[in-house]
Amino acid sequence: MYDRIKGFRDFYAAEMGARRQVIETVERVAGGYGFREIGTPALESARLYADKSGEAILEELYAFEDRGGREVALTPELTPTVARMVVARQQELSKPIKWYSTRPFWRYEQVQQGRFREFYQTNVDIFGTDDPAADAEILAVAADALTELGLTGADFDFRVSHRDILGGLLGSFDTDVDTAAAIRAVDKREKVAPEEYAALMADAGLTDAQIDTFDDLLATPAEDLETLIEFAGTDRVETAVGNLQDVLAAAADFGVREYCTVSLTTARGLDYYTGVVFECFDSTGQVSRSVFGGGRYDDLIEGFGGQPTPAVGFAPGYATLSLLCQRAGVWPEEALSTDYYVLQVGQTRAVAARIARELRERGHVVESDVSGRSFGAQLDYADSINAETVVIVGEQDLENDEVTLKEMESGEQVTAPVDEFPGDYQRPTVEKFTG
RNA sequence: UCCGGGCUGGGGUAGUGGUAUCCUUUGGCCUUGUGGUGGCCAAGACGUGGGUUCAAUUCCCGCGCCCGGACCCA
Repeated sequence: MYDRIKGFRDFYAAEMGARRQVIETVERVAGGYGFREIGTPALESARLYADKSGEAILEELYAFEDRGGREVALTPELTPTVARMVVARQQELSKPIKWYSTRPFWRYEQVQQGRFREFYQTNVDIFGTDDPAADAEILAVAADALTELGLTGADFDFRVSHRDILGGLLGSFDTDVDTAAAIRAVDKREKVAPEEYAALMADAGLTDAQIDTFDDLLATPAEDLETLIEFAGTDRVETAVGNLQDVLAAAADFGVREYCTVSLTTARGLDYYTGVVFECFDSTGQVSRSVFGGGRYDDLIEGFGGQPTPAVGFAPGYATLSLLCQRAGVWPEEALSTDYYVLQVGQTRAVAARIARELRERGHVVESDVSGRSFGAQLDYADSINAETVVIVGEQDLENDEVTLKEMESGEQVTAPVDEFPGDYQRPTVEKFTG
């Protein structure tokens, strides 16, 4: 026996069916908003990541030299790839560019609940517009996808913040503040002890009094955001607050405002976010980590050598999303489903095959015996694959030019003329041949 | 990298210093014409290396793997 590679997973048929349903739901919602599917490579130049995030990032990648001497890496995320794609055809692509893609990614990380070394996510991004409606559309796609999955506002919460509000407030203090360090500290605030948080903020250059002041500011509710403008007195904060308010107003028009809570402590760890950021959390807190996140990253495309191109997106990962769905009881049932099993008794393969073929032409999932099994064993098998209807093609029935239809759940059965089966019916059932 | 917990047939378990219980599963059979309830037969396990011992699945040590968590999360 060989073991699986740590952090990689097998999905057997029943579970895969459930995953497929969930992924298709998310993609259908994105597609409904006009996001178009793109396909991307599993390997990129390792430099794509090292240049953006530093050489240390290579330690967390599946990176190696290929036979041609190229330093390559299995893609740990999609953003650099789509940035590269946008830059490559910047002139010819009509704006806004709206793309989605569901794919595996790979990171050499420590495996924990909801986190693996190979993981699937759907990236949904808009490039080429900084209009608040684009930010709100991303929130709308995310919320619609979750509600389509059967989740409700009682199940999840989008904590919405704005990078420039935090940065602007920090920048408005008289002292010299390491903004990036302070934002990282804020992101950790709920996870660490109060003293530790204070120490981190102090390291970032804030005085005790400033830390207290800042805490009060962070608690500002959505309806009082104006007070932040007054406090800072800078254009930067005024613009940021105005932008956040515009996004929330658009979200209201799109019918998803109710899922959003302003939470200025939500900072996300990602350095490249520039504007609105949000993270989806389990409202009950049973899924302890963030389910997924998203936000605006207006500088990234330029950083990859393109024209300045604003961008906003989100990326649900299916490891955490399935945890949320399971917690909420909306994860699809993990069971096979089969429309018809065509059972053969004796030398009836030709007729059975014809019937199976015609049922398949009507779009059904149809199985028939390929093991030479006995009648009882075939019924057993049909039961094990959850066949709804069994079509018994037996020598006895055929002598009367008939087949028998059996509905597995109720056990009811009826005979039907073999020449008229499946006939004109799209979905022939026991009921349709009764009486 | 660090900190916990755990490894007994495919899955779930019981138990023991003298190689193992039960449930389930898988395959076959019980007339190749009635399954999801029965009966019979079969398959299938003590993670790994070393130590102690007459004897180790059991006790001790290392390693491996699994599950959590910390760090990290582009």
